[in-house]
Amino acid sequence: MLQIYNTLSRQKEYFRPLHEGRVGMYVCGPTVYGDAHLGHARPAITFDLLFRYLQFLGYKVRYVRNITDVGHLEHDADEGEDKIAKKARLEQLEPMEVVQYYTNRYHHDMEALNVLPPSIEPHASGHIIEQIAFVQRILDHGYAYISNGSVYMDVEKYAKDFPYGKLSGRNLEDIVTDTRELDGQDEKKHSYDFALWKKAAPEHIMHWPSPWSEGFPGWHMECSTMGTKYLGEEFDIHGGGMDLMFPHHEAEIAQSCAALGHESVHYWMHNNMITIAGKKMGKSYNNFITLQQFFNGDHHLLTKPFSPMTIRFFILMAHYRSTVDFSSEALEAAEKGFARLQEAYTRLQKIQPADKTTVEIGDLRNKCQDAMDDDLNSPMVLQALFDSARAINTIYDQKASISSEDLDELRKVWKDYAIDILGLRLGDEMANDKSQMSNKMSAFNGAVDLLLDIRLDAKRNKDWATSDKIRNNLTELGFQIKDTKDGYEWTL
RNA sequence: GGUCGGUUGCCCGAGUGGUUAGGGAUCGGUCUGCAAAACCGGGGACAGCAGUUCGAAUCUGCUACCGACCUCCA
Repeated sequence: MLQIYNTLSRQKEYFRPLHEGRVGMYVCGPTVYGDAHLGHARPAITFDLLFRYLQFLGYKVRYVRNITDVGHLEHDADEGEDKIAKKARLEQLEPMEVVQYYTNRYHHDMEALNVLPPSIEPHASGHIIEQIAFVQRILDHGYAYISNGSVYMDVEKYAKDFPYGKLSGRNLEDIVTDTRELDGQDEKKHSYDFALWKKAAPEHIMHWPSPWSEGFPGWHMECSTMGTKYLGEEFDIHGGGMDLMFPHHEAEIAQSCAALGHESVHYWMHNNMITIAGKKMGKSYNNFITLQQFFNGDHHLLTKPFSPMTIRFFILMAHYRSTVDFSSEALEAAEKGFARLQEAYTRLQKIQPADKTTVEIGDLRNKCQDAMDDDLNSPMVLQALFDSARAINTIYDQKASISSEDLDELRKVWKDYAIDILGLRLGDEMANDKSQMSNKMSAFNGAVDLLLDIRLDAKRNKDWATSDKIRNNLTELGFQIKDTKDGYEWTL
């Protein structure tokens, strides 16, 4: 049975959905004012893994991942400028052009990583009315106050009735003493009060009418609003990066409790950070490498380009609650490991069954399931698959055999866990879609086969010069030639 | 300063109180015209100190170092 680590209780808990057979999950998506970097891939892949596994288990899952396209201020002050508005000003674009541009690019990158699209991808800007209503509810319940056209959460009042800080393990006293003095906070009662609605400064481009002022919703409002709109006042899972735990998720809890009188989320899940030289990779450190840069190798820390599947594999090699330290060296190791897995999968499709199984194929399916049930332990799943790869290679080398039933089961486990759950594209699309292969492609394949047939003849005649010339020249062109017992294999 | 987490072999990274993680690299062997791939095998580890225990990398305490959050951040 699936166990997931709940940040609220700081331990693994058995997952029991609110409604039999159905799961609602909400994950904090990107703020679309720049290209997605490796750090963005982590939650996307982590919760994609969860999404896929829940579906595999038979749940009907509604997965909501938002697009933040309004409301994140650069500074916590009146003069603060919206990130998207700033980008729009700098690039002389409509804010919505910026939003659309980076949203498209985000989708493109996610597709490359084989991250499934969520069920609903709501935009903050498309839910202003709902957010205003949400703020109004908090006001009605007395947990917020209006100041100079802005609405602020009255954290002190709230903390008297609800445990503020329970998610991140803070108490109000700590926050009082530790919050820095920032400018432009005069209109707040306390520095730890946070904005629910912000009055727009005259030069602010993005603003909407509200009962309180022409302005925009506070930073944390969209998730509370859209989560409950699409998943209900209570739902199962809320995910996001650890760096969002405080203040973002803490504020979400406070908003929900203040508006609804109870919490919304049952299981809070947080993925850890990707580090680079031990430091968190992030916008604020300006040490990030975008996914596009990985894909085309265009960064001084990268020795070469890395395929999206190498990136996905690299992230899955570590458990989602551990930090992962990026380095080009680590990625190269991941690339080779992934190639090994791919190779085994390709061979698995070619294996011919025999009368009986003479190799230990073990309880692969159980191992994979146990690993996934244990808080999505993808490294353990991969370990099991690698063990299985060894067995597959042995069979492929005809040093062992496998029965028809065992082979079917083995193929099914790989399909279920490697392809469907881990979401690895193991590159058999060509083999499976022969019918859809273009004429050009099949002509090309035929030409390469022809060359290697000639080489095979040369080898039989012990004409090593011709044989090596063909192989070396093809290798130079990027082909990988492997001799087999009585033939050859090639890949590009 | 507060809260939380980490420290595993050459590198990346799992893990359980007693039994091989896995991947990469490396070394040796098998196979091969050579190569590649594959297979077999080897070496190499749990930050330090103290404690609990028959037994601890795994539990407890202390120390050192690193990091995250406390401001936007995935």
